[in-house]
Amino acid sequence: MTDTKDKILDTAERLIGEQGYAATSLRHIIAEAGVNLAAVHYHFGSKEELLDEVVMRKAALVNPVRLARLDRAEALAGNKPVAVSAVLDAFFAPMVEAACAHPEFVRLMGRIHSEGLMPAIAKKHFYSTIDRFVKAFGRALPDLPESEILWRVHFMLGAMAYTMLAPPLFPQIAERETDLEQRLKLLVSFLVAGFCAPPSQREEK
Amino acid sequence: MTDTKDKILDTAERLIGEQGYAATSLRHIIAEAGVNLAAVHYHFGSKEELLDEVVMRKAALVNPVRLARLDRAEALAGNKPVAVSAVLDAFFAPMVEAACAHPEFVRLMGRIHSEGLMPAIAKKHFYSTIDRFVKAFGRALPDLPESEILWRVHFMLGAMAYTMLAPPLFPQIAERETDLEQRLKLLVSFLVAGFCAPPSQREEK
DNA sequence: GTCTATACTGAGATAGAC
DNA sequence: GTCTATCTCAGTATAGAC
Repeated sequence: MTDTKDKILDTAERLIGEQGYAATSLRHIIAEAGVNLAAVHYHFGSKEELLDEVVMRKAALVNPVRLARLDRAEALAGNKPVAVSAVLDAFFAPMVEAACAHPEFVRLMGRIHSEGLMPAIAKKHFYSTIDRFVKAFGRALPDLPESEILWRVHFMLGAMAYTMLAPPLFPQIAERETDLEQRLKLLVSFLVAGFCAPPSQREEK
Repeated sequence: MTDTKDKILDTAERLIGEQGYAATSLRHIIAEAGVNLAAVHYHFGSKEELLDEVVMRKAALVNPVRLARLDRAEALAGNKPVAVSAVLDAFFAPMVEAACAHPEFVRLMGRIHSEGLMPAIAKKHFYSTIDRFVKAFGRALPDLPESEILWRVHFMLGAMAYTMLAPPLFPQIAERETDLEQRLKLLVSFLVAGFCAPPSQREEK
């Protein structure tokens, strides 16, 4: 029976979203879920792997939608490259949609970004999606060396991570309680310009 | 005598730079420093406050230089605003210099960014510096609403954080072992364009 | 004012009975 | 599959020596 496993996953998702990963002990999770401590290690192996599964369930809400949007944009563009702004929309619009439909998703992701867990998580669950987007950016920006594309995607992910911080760095921003949709609009207009910037000339060795 | 205190600070800085904050236990630090566990709490109060002091010593290497550079750029510009690229240079060039002169500084900062500790640290030790730069960006970009300036600085800090990740997200990037100076050049050209992007029109409520 | 020795609480992990 | 009991190690707190 997977009843125990699901109870652990649901409770962990809720508590981590509310308090963060580090602040949520396994003992707190099992108390609320009404299961035994050892059951966590039986089903998941470790606290970290439990987090992985919690995240994977939520990543499934956005990554397939991102890829589908990119597919559609590429089909529309025919054999011409998709515009940078369209690639960025394919990446960020599914997050806005998921934020409306599944508010717990935003809370969880905000926590994960705030605690610096995203880089490790991204490698496990987002890498293949991001890889497709790197290729799309490469086609949209043929004058940019591939390494610079990779760095700009890197910058994008860092900016996105800080965009999802809860709370943000500046109290002036926090007061307005700008919602995620608004934040991501500001982010995308910033990123479009950044991606379209001329290549940074590199010195020869 | 502050001999004990300095030994703790030096050892903590080295071990945290090598292994990260979470992975470095106080017991490991005191063993290498040859001092007693309780001395840490006597001098610093907690592990977190120890980190604060370690970071503060290193932050003193860059933040005053940043402010001095911005002062000089503003003096040169007279009563005209300083160009965006000059503001960014004043912010990032001191990091490159510190990276060359104090390699342990980069290691420490990379760890702090990787573990998501930077937002909390920034509020304590970098906020006043960043605040001056926010004002400079505001003068350089008079058409941008102040809230959008704040968000763009936010994006900048996020991109910078990921730039300093060790290791970076993509193995293709890690292989080349791009040094910090090269990374920051790529970052600045990305950011100049992002900051200079037209305002994102906001919908009225 | 400084530092040592020791104890306390709570964390994640694990072995083995059922 | 599940649960009890236990292990190791973390950060923290305190009493008291110098």
